[in-house]
Amino acid sequence: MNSIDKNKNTFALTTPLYYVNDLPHIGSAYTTIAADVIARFERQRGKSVLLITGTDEHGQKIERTAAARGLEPQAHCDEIAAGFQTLWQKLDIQYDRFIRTTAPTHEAIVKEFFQRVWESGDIYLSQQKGWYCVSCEEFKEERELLEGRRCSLHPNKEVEWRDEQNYFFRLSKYQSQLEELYQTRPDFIGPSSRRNEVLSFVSQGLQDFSISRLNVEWGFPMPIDPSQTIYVWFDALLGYVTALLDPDTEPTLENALSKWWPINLHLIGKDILRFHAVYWPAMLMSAGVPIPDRVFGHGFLTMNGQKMSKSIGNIIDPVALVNRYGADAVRYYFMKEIEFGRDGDFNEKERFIPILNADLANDLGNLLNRTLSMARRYCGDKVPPISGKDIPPDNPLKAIGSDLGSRVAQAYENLAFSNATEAVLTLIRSGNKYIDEQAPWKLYKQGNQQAVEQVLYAVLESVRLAAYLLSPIIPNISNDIYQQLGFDTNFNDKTQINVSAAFIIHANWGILPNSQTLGEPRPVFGRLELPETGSA
RNA sequence: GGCUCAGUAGCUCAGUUGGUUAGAGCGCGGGACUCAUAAGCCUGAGGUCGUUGGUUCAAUUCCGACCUGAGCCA
Repeated sequence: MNSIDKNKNTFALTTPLYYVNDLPHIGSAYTTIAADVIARFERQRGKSVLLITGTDEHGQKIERTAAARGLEPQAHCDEIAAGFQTLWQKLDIQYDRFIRTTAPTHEAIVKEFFQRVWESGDIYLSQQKGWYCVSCEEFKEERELLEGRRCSLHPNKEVEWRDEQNYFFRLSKYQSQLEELYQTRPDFIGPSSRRNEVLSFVSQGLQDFSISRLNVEWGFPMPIDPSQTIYVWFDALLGYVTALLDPDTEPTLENALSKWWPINLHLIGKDILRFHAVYWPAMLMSAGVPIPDRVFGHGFLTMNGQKMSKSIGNIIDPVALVNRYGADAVRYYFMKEIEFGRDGDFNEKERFIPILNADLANDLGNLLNRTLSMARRYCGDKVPPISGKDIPPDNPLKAIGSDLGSRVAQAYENLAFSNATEAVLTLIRSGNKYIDEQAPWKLYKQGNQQAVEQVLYAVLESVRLAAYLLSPIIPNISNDIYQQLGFDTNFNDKTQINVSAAFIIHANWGILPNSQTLGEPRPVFGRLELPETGSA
């Protein structure tokens, strides 16, 4: 992070701008959940956060998909973009900007950026011949095609022969500058296995790539040659810049880059790493714009160990999943059970339901429930009249809780969501163990009121801290827990959360105020049952 | 073919500079308790740490070869 100003109080991050050829799939949801978790975490720490998501809407593939549906391209895009927004709402994604590359402001940004690259002398006209996969929107080498001239990524579509004059971007010119970037900023690409791949790719020598297309109507015309349209990727990447414009400001690069640039984190799937880690920085270098801090390519999801594909018919519909289990359950599973950066599996019966029941219902939810019941029965309506300072440092929960906040923060910073979750679970599990060891129900019968209060306070406070540290992942459950502990905090209030529950206070163990009135014990996460039908 | 990553208990994974009986969660067997969402706690079984050479007093941990799986090579 050498060149990164750690004191900067803003944090801008992006999901990919999702291609609107189809409704959102589970992979898009996965990326977006992770981005939202980071955004929520940074907001709690008091940063000004801008979470950018949106849709990439141009290109021949969209043109054809719309035509096949008998729709105008824009009508098709409107419908799919709305589908993304609906899903993000269901998943409690708090994005700040939803940029659509068909926005009028975007065209102005793309033109101005193009102009800069043009003036750098990095655009030239040349002949392009080869097999083109419309689904990838890319030229393919003969040797990478399957039998019958089919793209390996889209085996049911034949590639098309193209022989046309296109404008090219001088990527080759930036080879050494890119290599220097990777050297001086080792964290620019993550995880490190992906970084290695990029390094090896770049070291083989970079070739210029075409940034215009002939005979594609659905795109921005080339400023210097309106007979061609701008290549969809060139256009799409710049969506990250357009998204930075405040509403009602003049769409200029200067305005767009003034507050939030450079982006702190581009979160993407591993499939589009090359565009973000190679093409994108080169384009920015050409235009004289600083490079973002970090690009992280996470892994793919499999379904019961198998690659998901439409032809196999094992696609997870994210909307159906959230409708059935709720946002927190889905968010928790993906963040806890899948190591971010690596591929991970979704198995509803063997992992999804058992893990959620064990962690959220049995361990966390039940711990609150049993402790709250005792507290109300043995100590009245209020938090036991103890303060965190009264509890000795060798109390097992205090010992774990005292540096948990900083450890979890470190994990979130490293995008190690499963580590963050695991660390919090250690406290929760210790809470259950501690209760059984101390047996406050016995202490109460023995009339040892002081011990009862101390035990219950320590456990309630541990549940609170767990809820706080997990709130970026499970905001609704955390809300319920906080409410039952007598707070009126709302973890979904993104403008207030850094004030109402500031990290520097709430991430510590021992801050539960004993003046607070406890709420009714109600399960915060009901045990899940496997649906009767339709599960695999 | 070149390169990257992974291969540790039935399953998902920890194991940060090589060092006593290799860990966790889930699942499975047994037990004690009763505050609780039939949850929680204790306890047991279960691993030649992919295979094979080598370095070392000592390797899951370092080096080589090989096998298996995933991925990158425009």
